[in-house]
Amino acid sequence: MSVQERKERERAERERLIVATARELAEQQGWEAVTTRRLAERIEYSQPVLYSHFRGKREIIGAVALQGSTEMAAAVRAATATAVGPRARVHALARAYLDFAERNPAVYDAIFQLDGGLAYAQEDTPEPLKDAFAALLESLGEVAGNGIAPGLFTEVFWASLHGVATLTRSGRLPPGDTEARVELLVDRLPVD
Amino acid sequence: MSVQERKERERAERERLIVATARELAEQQGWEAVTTRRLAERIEYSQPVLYSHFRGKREIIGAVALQGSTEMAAAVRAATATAVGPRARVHALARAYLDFAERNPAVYDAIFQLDGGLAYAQEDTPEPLKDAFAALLESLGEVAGNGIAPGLFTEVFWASLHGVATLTRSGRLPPGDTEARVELLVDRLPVD
DNA sequence: GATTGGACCCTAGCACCGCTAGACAAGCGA
DNA sequence: TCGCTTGTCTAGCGGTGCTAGGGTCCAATC
Repeated sequence: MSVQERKERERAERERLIVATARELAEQQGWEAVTTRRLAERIEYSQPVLYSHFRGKREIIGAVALQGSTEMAAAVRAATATAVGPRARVHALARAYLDFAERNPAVYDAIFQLDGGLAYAQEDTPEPLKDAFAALLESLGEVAGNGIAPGLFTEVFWASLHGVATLTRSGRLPPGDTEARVELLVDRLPVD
Repeated sequence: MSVQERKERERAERERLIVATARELAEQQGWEAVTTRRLAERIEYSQPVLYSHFRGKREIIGAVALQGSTEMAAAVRAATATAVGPRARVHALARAYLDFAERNPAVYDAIFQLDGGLAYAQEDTPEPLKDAFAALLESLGEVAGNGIAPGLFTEVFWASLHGVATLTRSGRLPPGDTEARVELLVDRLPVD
C-alpha cells in the first residue's frame, strides 16, 4: 500500500504545482498568457498531464479561484478582527477587500470575473466561496439597518466594492481616489 | 468625383454592417462566438476585408462599445427626464442602467468589461463615453451631498450599479432581488 | 475605343490556441 | 521472469487572430 500512497502524494503535489504555477503565470503576465502549452512547459510535463488532473483550462481557473477565495476570507477576517466598532469594521473590510483585489488581480479575476466552472449562490457552491461571503456577512450584517436583510445588505455592499475594484483596474475609473470612494460608501450605506 | 463618393459611401455602409453584425452575433451567441471568420462569412466578404476597416478584433469591439455608449446615454436621459424630484431621478436612472445592461449584455460588456482599445477617464476619451458619464452625472451630481464632489459621487454610484449588473449576470448574485438592491442604493447613497 | 495603372479583394498560410488519440515505456504483482 | 496495468509522451485535429502575395476589375488616359 505504501507505493500507492506515495504515488497519491506525488500526484497531489503535482496538482498543487499546476495550480500554483497557473496562478503565478497569471499574476505575472495575465490570464491570456496562461496557455496549456506554457503551463505544461513550466511544470516540466507534457500538456496531457494537465488533463489527468483537470477537465480543462476552466477547471484550473476554478482551482485558483477556490484557493484565492480562502485567502480573501482570511484577509477580510484579519482586517476586521482588530477594528473596534461596527463602522470601523466595515471600513477595514472595504480596505482589505480592495487591497486584495489590487494585490492579486489575476486571482481576483478567477474568483469574480472569469468562468471557472464553479457554482455561485447555490446550495452546491463550494465551501471556500460560501465562506468568503460569510466573512463579508459577519461584519456587514450588523449594519444592514432596520428592515434590510443582512444578506441583501452584504450583497449590495460587496457589489459596490466589486464595481470600484474592477472599474479602477480596467482604467475606467481614474486611479488614486479609491480611499475617498471607500469613505463615501462606508459613510452612507451602513446603518449603526 | 461621383465615383469616389459612391465608393466612400459603400465603404462606410460596409463598416456599419460589420459593427452591426458583430453586435448581433455577440448578443445572440456571446462575444466568444464573434470570430473573424464567422463575422466575415456573415457579411459575405473575406476575412482581410475586416482588417481594411479595423486594426483587429479589438477595434471592432471598441466600435460596438461606442455605439452602445451613445444608446445608453440616451436611455438614461430618457428615463430621468420624466421623473420628478432628485431621488426619483436617481431611481429611474438606476433602473434604466440595469435594464440596459440586462437587455444588451454583449454591448454592456463591450463598453464596461472587454478591451476595445478605448481610452477611459482621460482627455482623449471618445466623446460617446464622456457623454455617457455626463448623462449619469446630470442626475447623480445633484444628490452628492455636502463636501462630496459630484464627479466622485457619480463614480461611486455608477460603480455600485456596475457591480450589481455584472455579479448578477455572471450568477454570482442570486437573481430576482435586483429591485430591492436598487432601492437600498437609492435610499442610502444620495443626499437630498 | 484600346491600354494602362492602381485600387480592391480573395486564396492560402502563419503561429498559436484547447484538447485528445494512440504509441510507448516503466514498474508492479504473480 | 513475464504479463499487465498505469502513466506519460508525441503527434495531430479543428479552431483562433492576423497577413503576404497574387489576381481581377474598373476608372482614367491617350
